[in-house]
Amino acid sequence: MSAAPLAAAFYDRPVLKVAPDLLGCVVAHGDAAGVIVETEAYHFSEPAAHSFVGVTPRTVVLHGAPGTAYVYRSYGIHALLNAVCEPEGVGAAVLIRALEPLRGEGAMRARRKVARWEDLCNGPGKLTQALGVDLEAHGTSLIDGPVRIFGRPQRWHAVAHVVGPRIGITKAAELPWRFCALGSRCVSKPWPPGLRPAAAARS
DNA sequence: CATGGGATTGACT
DNA sequence: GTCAATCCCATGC
Repeated sequence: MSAAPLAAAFYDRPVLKVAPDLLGCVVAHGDAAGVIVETEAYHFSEPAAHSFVGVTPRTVVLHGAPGTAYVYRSYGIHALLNAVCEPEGVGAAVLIRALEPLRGEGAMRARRKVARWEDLCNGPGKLTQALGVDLEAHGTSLIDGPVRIFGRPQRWHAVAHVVGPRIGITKAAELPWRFCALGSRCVSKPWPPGLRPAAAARS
């Protein structure tokens, strides 16, 4: 499998290209790691993005260097993990919405008390809890910081994906900027049209 | 200084 | 299907 984290040049591209390219890549924090199976793109030009309001103390990281982690708290409870994209100053990011557990499943289960494997990381707030990522990771590098993203392992090399509308937002909800890996049981609901979990898929 | 909203989740009817 | 929990911070007075 790929040994080196994705380089800054990977993130320094249009966010609509980076988001699907991140599917199948590996997020690692401590001893836990998972394969990305769902992402969403956000860009300063549309009102659902936090960077839409411009540079504030809250969003300064979003407008920072590509390859930086943007972590924020949602609804006062959940930490959501994003990867800053495009050249510095633009204000674009990819939200990591779901993972498939790869390593450290025992640590994940210790942090999340759920029975089913596919429930460990099938949501943006769930995967941060499972990996043990919190606001301390905000603003750190995804290349040499505590949270890193690696290239696709062999079995995910040619992962296919489907596109759908983003989830849980009230503005610009119609944009088809959500990307889900085909063949994973760990994509969060609701599944976009055309996606079936692997367990129910026909060969 | 007060207010309100949010890229969610899990528990409950 | 509905609804509350609970933190950060932008905005407005």
